[in-house]
Amino acid sequence: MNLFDQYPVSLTNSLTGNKEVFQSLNPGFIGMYVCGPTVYNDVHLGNVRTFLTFDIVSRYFRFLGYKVRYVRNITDVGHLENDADEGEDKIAKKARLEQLEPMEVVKHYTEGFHEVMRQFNILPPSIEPSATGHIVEQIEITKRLLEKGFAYESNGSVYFNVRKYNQEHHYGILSGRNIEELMESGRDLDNQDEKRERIDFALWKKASPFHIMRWPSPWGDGFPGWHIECTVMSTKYLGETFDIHGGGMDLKFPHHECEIAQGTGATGKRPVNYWLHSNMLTVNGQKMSKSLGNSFLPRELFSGTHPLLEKGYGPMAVRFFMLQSHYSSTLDFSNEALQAAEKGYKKLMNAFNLIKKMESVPAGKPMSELNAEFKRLSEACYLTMSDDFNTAKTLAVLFEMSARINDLKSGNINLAEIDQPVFDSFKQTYIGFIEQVLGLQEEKEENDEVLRGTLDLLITLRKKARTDKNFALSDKIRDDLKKIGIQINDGKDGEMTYSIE
RNA sequence: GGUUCCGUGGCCGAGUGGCUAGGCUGAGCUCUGCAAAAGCUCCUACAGCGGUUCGAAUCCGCUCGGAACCUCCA
Repeated sequence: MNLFDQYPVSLTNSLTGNKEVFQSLNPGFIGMYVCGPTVYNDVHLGNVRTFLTFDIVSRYFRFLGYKVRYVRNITDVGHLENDADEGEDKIAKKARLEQLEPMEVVKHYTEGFHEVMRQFNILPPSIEPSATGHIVEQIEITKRLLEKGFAYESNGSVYFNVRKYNQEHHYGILSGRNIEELMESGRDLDNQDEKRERIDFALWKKASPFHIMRWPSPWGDGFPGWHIECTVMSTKYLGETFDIHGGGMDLKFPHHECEIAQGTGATGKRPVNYWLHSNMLTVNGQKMSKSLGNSFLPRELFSGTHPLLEKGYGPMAVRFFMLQSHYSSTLDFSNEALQAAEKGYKKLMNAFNLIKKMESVPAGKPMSELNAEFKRLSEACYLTMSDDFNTAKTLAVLFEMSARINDLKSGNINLAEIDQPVFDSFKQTYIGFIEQVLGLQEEKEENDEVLRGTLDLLITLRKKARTDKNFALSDKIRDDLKKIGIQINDGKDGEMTYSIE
């Protein structure tokens, strides 16, 4: 039996607002699309949270045995400074300010984005298409929407006709918005405007003579609108209807609403079965965002140079911190919370290292109670993750498991009291969930041969001192090492381990 | 104003009708030459008011407070 049949996943579908049991379109396969970054700027921690959320989603689905095609785009054209289809293109603006070719800007920030993803151990998607690589397709779908009457041309630009669309379909289905109110709100259109309604949005924008990012089209030189790229790239690689579409909560309206309208308008089919939205990272209760100026850059976090931080934190401690809350809740970012997370993370990894070295032994006298507990814990990992990817609950289970691992280590319980298959599955589950599902790994420690050799020598000396009952010397070695951030721990049989701060 | 959501113990943060979340902090105990680590125990909460129910942090209503979206942001 497949793991995904054994532990069916339920998830909160933003389209219905309900938690639903997930069922893939093609048994055993999942198509997932996530809105990637607009590469005109450095990614901050808020962005990281979203990509982490969907990293977990894809990791867990794969862990359960699904074959996942995960598409995450790079927006490198068409994202204007505001959504009234006015203002400069973000990439073009940055290029102008920096006196660079737009594609230089794109390249630079794409590289930076990838670097950050690697640091946080966020796996790359299966396909990472870019908007500029799909201009032809975007023109094609725009033509199709024109043919179907869901779009109109105006002065070299093409706009989506929301009013017309809403006569046959439901615009606002995702965000719960009322189209009448949407049409009334906002300022009135003046004669200069190309759009018929405020809520109509651009599929294609005419390029001014000075606009450097431009492509020929049936309507003259121009560039694509922001929303259309996602419709094109998702359907091209995943089909006209696919399983999961994800993104940050702030993209729900208008971006995802427009995607639904475009896809439905073009194909007559509903483009996505399950919409998943991750919530915001906040600082003092307020959304972390570039425009509010409260955003943290990953490098400021690692180095601890941000004014709000007392010290630096490793990417894995931060990853752990984010996993302690559910993706659908806001998560507040603070120095204290990070410190607590760092300690918890270390505790979990300590047990991780211990169990990796443990081997099951034939059960001498199986204790049914212990067996039952070990079984229950292993199974609980799957149940909590299958419950809407509840990483917080899963971590709670893993902490319980780590307590049992420490019990085994310290001899509070005996390995021989647990049936071999039960322990093997326990071990496999603990390691699998930490490493593969949650993507936690050891922080890269200085793997300095010289340092390790020196420490081994000091440990040998300290062991000698202890057997000689020269406690003054053994304490000095330990205390002095502690001062420079190295903790010596004495084990049961005189063996010693160390950890570096 | 409209749409959506939240308010949990010293802090962070799960939990959506009955059963211990968990992490961090603090106190104590065990282990230890002494520490550290680890294990155990304790400090035990659901913004306020009313209602439904045998029973509510969990459902409903109101009040207060906060947030996101409706303008660019994951």
